[in-house]
Amino acid sequence: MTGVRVGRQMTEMLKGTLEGIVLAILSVQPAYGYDITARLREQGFTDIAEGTVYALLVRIERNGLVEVEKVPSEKGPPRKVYSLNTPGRAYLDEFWVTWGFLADRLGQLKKEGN
Amino acid sequence: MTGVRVGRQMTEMLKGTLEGIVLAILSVQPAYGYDITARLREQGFTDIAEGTVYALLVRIERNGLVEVEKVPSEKGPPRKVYSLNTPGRAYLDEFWVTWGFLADRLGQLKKEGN
DNA sequence: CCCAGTACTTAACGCTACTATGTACCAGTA
DNA sequence: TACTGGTACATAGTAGCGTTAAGTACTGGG
Repeated sequence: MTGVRVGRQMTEMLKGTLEGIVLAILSVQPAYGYDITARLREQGFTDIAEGTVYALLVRIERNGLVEVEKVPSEKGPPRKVYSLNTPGRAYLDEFWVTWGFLADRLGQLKKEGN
Repeated sequence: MTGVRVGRQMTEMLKGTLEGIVLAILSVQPAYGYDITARLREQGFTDIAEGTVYALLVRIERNGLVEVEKVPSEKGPPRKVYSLNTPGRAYLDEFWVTWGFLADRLGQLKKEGN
C-alpha cells in the first residue's frame, strides 16, 4: 500500500552494491541508521526500507568493518553512530576495485550494443 | 586482461548484473552456453563456472526473454543457441536504465570520497 | 492521552550466483 | 577396442543479500 515496490532488477543489482554505498557514505563521515536511510532516499533510492539499512549495519558491524558509538538523541531513542575503521576502509577500497572492473566491462558491452 | 578473482564482493555484485551482461552479449548476436562462458572468461570473468551460465540461461528462457534453437555441432552434443526476442530487448533496455542510475550514484559517491 | 516523528531490531522469505556432480557426443590414438 | 580430452548441457543443494512485515521504545505537541 505504502510506496511503490522496488523493481526486481534494482533489488538484485543492489546486492553487493548497497553495502559499498553505505560504506562510502560512512567514509565521508560517521552516521547512524535513520540518517543513512534518509540520505539514501534523498539520493534517489526512494524505496530503500529502513529494515534493509539496519540489517546491513548489523552485518558490517559483525564483520568488523565499523566502530559503533551510542549517542543520546533529543528527539528519540539513542542513536547508534557508525564509523569506518581500518579494515572497513580496506574493504571499501577493494569494493571500488571490484566495482571499477564491473563498470568497465559493462561500459564496454553497452558501447558494443549500439 | 588481469582477471579479477571472484571474491565474495564480486559474487554479490554479479547478482542482477550477470543477467544483464549475458543479455547484452546475446543482443549483439545469438550464442550458446558454452560459447558465452568462454567469452565471459576472455572478458576477464575468469572464474564464472559453466553451471552458473547454464542456470541463468534456463531462467531467462523460462521468463520468455529469449528464443532457443537446437543446432547440431561437429565437435559434440547439439548446441542450444539463444537469441533475444522482443520482450528480451525491452528487458535489456530496462536493465541499462537501472544500471545507469546505479553507476551514476556510485560515480558521485566515489568522487565525494576523494 | 494520543499521535506523529524519531530510532532501532529481527524472523521469515525470495532471488541469485556458486559448488559439485552428472550425462552425453565426438575425434584422435595407442 | 579402450581410453583420453575437448565440447556441450543439466541440476540439486547451499550461502548470501535485500526485502517484507512486524515489533519495541523515546520524545514533544495538540
